[in-house]
Amino acid sequence: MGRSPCCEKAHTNKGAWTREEDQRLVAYIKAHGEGCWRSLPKAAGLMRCGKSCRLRWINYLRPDLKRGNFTEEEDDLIINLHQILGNKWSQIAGRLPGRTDNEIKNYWNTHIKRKLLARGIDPQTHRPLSAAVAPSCNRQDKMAARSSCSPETSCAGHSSDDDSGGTSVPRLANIDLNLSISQPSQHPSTRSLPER
DNA sequence: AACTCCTCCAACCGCAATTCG
DNA sequence: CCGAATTGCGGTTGGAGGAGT
Repeated sequence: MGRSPCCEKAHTNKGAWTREEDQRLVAYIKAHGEGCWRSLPKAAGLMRCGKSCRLRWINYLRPDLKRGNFTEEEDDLIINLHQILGNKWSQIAGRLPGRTDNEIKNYWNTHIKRKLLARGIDPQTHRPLSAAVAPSCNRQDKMAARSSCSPETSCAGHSSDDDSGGTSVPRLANIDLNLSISQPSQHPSTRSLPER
C-alpha cells in the first residue's frame, strides 16, 4: 500500500509560501546545505513536504537565480535547444545559468510557443505548420491562436535548416552542444552558498 | 467606475528515474 | 539482486493582477 509520497501527514501547508517560511528555508539551507529534502521540513521547522521545499528553493530562493526578463540571446538559445532536446526543460535550463526548468517551461508556454506559432512554425516539431494541423482544444493553443501578433518578432535567423530526417526528437544522450550562455561567475553545481 | 476577460507565474500532482539498505 | 524510499522531471492548474470594454 502505501506509497504515501511525501505529505502523509495532513498537517502540511500548501499553496503560496509566506515570507517566514521562505526565511526558514533559506536559513536552514545556508546552514546545512541542500539535500535530504525528506527530512528537511521537520529539521527546519516547516510544515511543508520535502518536495515543496525543494521546488521553492530551486525555483525561487536560490541565490544564483537571475530572474528578470529573458534576453534575446536566451530567447534564441531556448528555441535552438528545444529544437534539439524537446521538452527536456531541465537539460535546457542546465545551459542557461540562473534560469530554472520551471521558469523556462513557463516562458516557453507563454511566450515562445506563441511566437513560433505566429510565424507559422509548429512549436513541437519546429517545422512549418501545415494546413492539416489538427485544431487542438488546448488552452494554450487557443491563446496562441488568438494573439497571432508577437510583441517582438525579432529573432536571430535560425531557419529550419537541420532536422532533415523524419523523426522528431533525436537520440542525443550526451551531445556536447555548443549552445550555452557563458556564466558570469560560478558554476551552478559548484556554487558555494554565501555562508553566514 | 465597475465589470469581465485574458495573461502569466508559482506551485501542485503523478510518474519516472535513481539511490539506498 | 531486489524492493523500498527518495529525488527529479514534466504536465497541468489556480489565482492574482492587468487590460480592455
